[in-house]
Amino acid sequence: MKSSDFLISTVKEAPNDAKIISHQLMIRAGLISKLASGLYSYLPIGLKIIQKVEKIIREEMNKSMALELLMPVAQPAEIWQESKRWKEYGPELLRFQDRHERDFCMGPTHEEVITNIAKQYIRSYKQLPINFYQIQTKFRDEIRPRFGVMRSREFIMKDAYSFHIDEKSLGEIYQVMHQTYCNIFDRLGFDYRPVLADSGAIGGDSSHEFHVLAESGEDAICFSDTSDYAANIERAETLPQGAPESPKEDLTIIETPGVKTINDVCNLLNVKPENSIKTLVVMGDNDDLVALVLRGDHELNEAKASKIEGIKQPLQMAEEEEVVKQLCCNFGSIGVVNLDITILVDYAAASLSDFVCGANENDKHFTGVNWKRDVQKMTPCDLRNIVAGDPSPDGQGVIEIKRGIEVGHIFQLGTKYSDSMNANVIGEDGRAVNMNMGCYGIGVTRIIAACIEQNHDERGIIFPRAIAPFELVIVPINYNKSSRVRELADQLYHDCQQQKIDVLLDDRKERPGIMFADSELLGIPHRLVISDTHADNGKIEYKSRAHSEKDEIDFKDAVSFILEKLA
RNA sequence: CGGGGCGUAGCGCAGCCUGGUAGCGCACUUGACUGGGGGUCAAGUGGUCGCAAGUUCAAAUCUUGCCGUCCCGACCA
Repeated sequence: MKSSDFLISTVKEAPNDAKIISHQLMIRAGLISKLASGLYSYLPIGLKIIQKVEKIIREEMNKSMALELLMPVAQPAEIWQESKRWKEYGPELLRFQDRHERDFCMGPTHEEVITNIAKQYIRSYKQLPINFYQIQTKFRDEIRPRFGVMRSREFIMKDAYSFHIDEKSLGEIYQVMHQTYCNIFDRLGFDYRPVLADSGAIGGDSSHEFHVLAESGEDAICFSDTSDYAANIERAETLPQGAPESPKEDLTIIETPGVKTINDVCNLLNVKPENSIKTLVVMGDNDDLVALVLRGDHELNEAKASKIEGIKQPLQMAEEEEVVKQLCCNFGSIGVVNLDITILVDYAAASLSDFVCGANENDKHFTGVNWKRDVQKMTPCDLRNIVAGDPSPDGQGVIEIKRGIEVGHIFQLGTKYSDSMNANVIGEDGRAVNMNMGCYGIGVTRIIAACIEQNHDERGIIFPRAIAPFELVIVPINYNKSSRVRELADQLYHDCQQQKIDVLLDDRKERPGIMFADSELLGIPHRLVISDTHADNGKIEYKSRAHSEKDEIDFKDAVSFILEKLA
């Protein structure tokens, strides 16, 4: 490709609304163009990158024996009503009507459509297992699109859905997909981790997320420093801690006027938050109140809380009015002494002694509180987010926390959709069985942003060869004036094309500085520079995007030199 | 959904407080010089100042409403 035949749409300044580096660089390098909040066009150079990502995904998926198909973006309400998700999915599902006033939605995912297909065409256990995939545009009406294509409303996803006669077969394909995903992310050159994940609203038992490690990641992931345990923070369990020490202090009530937050209390009483507790009140199954007790410095994990028996789902914090009515004090003064509702205590809080808590009376707190002596009825459980320094849930080592960008997610769905949509096959024994399902997603467009987050410097993107928009750029100095340079550049360009190198010849009438800056902003891995000086001595200059030093090589060896670099 | 910011040329911004000819830098066009790191000079093109209503002789500027967009928050009692 010659620059003059292409669109090199680089700009010096990124728009003000691009806050993270990948978003800024994608705009500056001219990969994407924003149309509206969360909606981006992919310019020719951006599309080239997408196509390279898709190629890797296709090759690895095909290797795993998955079958590619393509399903519609617009989906009729009926199948969503059948799976019950027309009601469950909420406002992220973009709904609209056609001219006949029939309800439709833009597909945020395709479980319903694929189950509908499987129902029609898979009738016997002999056809199983089978795994379908597509690379398709999805639409999720995100509450807050941000960070460019990292969290956009319209995006491209590779999604796969497998069907099985039983859980064992599902488990096998799940492992195959796990490996396939590792292969894909290896080829993309990512620093990534598969982590145990919460299976969330889609349901199901086993689930892994694949995270690219990056400071700007929206998810927190925890690792053991000794074993290979890794989990999303939503999902990581915390372990029971030692029994509390025996009481040393007496239960004492203290005036704390106007003090509401844990920080206020601790400052006033000169106590560390680690030695205080906070009491959150949520709604129980029967609209009763349930107290959730955490150490002052810990955070509630809502996913964990909502799974506990007796707690209303989804988790709902109590209204302050209701608390005042039933407990006779405001939020900030709730405590565990003489609290006559169900009390669930996080393991860490349960191992405290002589701690501080609210007195269930406005503007008063207790000090020297102790379980057993002062609080008789309570149940210890796992309620909080794990924090750095906690023991690893697998019993080996200590937890560290890093941030990650979720680029892949694999689920075992079980029979959730085949039950509700009645997708069954005739088994070996002649009886109908609802199929087990797995689903496996990769965010194609998010991969590009994640890649840039992980591979950039002050000059721009440093694409790995696998998805770089071009493998090589030829920068001729004075292409339009020096016939020698032009001839050499054209010859080199031609030879590279012969060798199937994805090469860009920068034949624009630009000054060298601009051509260098653009090639670096775009992140093209290899660069050859031709000038009159080189023409005189039969040399050419090579520079790798990833390294700062330049090499002089013989012009006649240039193509084989590049081929070697690309090998 | 709550709070806040912003909306003026393709991009980045000034002008608004104190109403009176719409500006700067980058980019773009033409020409000259230049030619190994976003070069110089000259001459240009490009704007219903987000939309609507109001106040006024006069509104980018003041008022109201709406729209868009971004940030923070939506357990931390």
